[in-house]
Amino acid sequence: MPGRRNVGSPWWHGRFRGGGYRLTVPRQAILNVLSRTSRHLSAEDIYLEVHKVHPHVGLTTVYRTLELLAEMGMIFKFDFGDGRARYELSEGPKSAHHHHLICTGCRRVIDYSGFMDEELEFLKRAEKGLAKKYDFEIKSHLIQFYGLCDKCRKKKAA
Amino acid sequence: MPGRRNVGSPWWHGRFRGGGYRLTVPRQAILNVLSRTSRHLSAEDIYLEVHKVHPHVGLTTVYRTLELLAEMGMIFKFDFGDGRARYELSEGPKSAHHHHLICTGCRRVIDYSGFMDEELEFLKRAEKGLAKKYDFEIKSHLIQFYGLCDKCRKKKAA
DNA sequence: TTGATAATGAAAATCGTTTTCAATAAGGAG
DNA sequence: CTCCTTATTGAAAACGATTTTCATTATCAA
Repeated sequence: MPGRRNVGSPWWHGRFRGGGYRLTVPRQAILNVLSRTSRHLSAEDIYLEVHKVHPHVGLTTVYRTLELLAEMGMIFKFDFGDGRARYELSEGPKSAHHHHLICTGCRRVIDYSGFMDEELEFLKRAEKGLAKKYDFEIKSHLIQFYGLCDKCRKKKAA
Repeated sequence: MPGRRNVGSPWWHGRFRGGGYRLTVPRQAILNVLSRTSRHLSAEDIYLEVHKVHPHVGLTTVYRTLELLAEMGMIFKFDFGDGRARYELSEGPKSAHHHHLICTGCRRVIDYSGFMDEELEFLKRAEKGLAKKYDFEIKSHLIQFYGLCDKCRKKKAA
């Protein structure tokens, strides 16, 4: 198959070799799913999506891979309060640094990425201060806003 | 028992009457536990603590009460990533507005309440902007920092 | 091509949390 | 103070997301 040597070998391949990990079919499939969506997928969402192409891949492997990817820093794991974890690619073409607005009415999650200047300013100061005050090295942060989206606000008013 | 009329009747009593809720022994016990600690208690922690004084109070009731208190806004529910929810009184004598530093090494959680000026500034702008941009009414926010505490950093270096 | 071993899948186990349902108790009415 | 309505409770069972077990398979360095 000339010219196909690199099919299925995108930007993340090098990451695995480094850690002594193997780049397997299920792992590639899971990364593919994550890199193609901007939704906030649960393990089962990912499993179902992978299952369309690779019916033999089990849910267990999805969980294991997600754990590994999170450890490697390639994905983020979120808790939006509905009892199941959600996953997002932490880098790559599609993903920009962002946070989440969570509607407590309908559980809808809105990504937002504005106000990053203010945020950066705040974080820079906070992280520096915290590092000194508590001798704590900050690696990452989580910011989430809770409230009511337009629809739920109207529903409540009615 | 003269003089004991108000024992077990602290500041939160009024809150229940208003909502049509009953102020029961288990609820008081749970609130007492929460108001006496500055730790981040899980449902089971609270259950065990309540159990010392009221052995008949069940874990189910603890969960139900915590859910109610969270709904009423009297407590906050946190997820520090260890698979069990943690609870904190949201107001009262002991509690000031604060956030959490979570050590990903040993799972220790440090409260911090400094840098609130910067935070307030950031939040004010963010909330105003988000409200306008997404027609979203922000009710609350969650900020958590992840990293390594001094001990885990030293352990890692060794 | 081969071998060591990392990775996998199916099923069972785990474990925090929720539901069920009959029994109990809070607190307003009388 | 007593009675009555019904919110609340406790024990046990159910639930559901995630993890573990263990025998089998597949990756990839030599």
